[in-house]
Amino acid sequence: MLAKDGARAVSLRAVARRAGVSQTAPYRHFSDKGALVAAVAAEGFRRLALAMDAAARRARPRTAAARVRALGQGYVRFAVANPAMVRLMFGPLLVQRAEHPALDAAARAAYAMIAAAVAEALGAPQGGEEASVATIAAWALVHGLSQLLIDRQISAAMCGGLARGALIDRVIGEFGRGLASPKSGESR
Amino acid sequence: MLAKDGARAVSLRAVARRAGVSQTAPYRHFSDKGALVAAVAAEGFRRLALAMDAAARRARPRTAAARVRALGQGYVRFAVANPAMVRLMFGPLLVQRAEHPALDAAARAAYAMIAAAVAEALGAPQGGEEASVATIAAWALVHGLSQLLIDRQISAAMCGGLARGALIDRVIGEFGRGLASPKSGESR
DNA sequence: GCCCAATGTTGACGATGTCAACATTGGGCT
DNA sequence: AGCCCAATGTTGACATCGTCAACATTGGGC
Repeated sequence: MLAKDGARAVSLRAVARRAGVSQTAPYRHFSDKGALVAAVAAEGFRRLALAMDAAARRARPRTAAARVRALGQGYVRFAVANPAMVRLMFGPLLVQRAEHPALDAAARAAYAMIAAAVAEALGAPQGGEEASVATIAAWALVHGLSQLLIDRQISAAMCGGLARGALIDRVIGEFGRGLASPKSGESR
Repeated sequence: MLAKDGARAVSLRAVARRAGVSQTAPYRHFSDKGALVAAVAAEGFRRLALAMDAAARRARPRTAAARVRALGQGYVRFAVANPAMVRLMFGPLLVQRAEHPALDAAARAAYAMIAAAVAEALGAPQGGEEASVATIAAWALVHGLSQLLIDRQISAAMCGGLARGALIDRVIGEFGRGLASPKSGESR
């Protein structure tokens, strides 16, 4: 339902109809519409982590920085392939993420993948200030790019004729340059 | 209403009540709830552009790269200061941004500020491939950081004890390093 | 001073999230 | 085997929402 008609069309009643039960039956399984959404979003974070991992494996990265880039590409490609899901995961239907432990755990797991890879690429201890900043920067970059692509904020005119896939690679490469330690960088 | 109770609480009827008119009076001025939201979002983009500009002026940047960083800081600080507005501007209540010309124009104007500054910092022609990629990367970084901060996705544990303001500066500095031309970079 | 366009109102329809009260049913205990 | 409770589902209702159609008001230009 999410993929076909967007998050807007996901109503508790519609879900119930689709399941062939009465409109209030979902309340036996979820305390709230928010709880249902949180459960779906948690599944989304699990799939996101899987997609990132698969992308990193497929790329067979030879350096830690290359692994970070592969993870980022997996992130953005997942977002572009599942726009409604990602919108749900970060959207306003989730009032309080902390209220739903399963959601929170799934989101943290996805974050941890990026954090570990960035720390290794940097050779800095995970949890330290330097690694934390770099991790958040990496996450912000791929997250922002995903959101902009999903929301169609990036018109064709803005991206100098680049195809979407190429744009993703180039933007991520932009950051990878900064990643390759304080010294000079491998160009791509 | 946006700032106090969030975008969720903005209903056409509530707006009408607040204005002291009947519930359908807004339809004399906006064809749709979407049109009202688009008008508010357009105002939001105008304020965002103003906030970025003010930040860039206040910083008195001496290099073009410093100006880009100041714009980015203005972007993120505006988002953190006006979370509901920013959520509205990029949220799902806006079905088709292109349908509302005023909104589109305001959003493009904000984008143009970043594009011009990045192109100058790079010494590359605006609209060219290199400048386009760098602009989108810069935008994605500040946009992503804004969204993550707004949605409280960044827990205290993730940012190595840095205060919010310091985190913003450091993350933007991370990108600025890549900006300072293919050669080495000024450190902050 | 009239008239029309702008603006506002009333009443209604279908949809939604949610609640309270009631019904069904299947598996574990005696 | 037979009972009973917990899980699950249903009916009906309420307030709210976006939206529409039909009707009322009103103030400024001819």
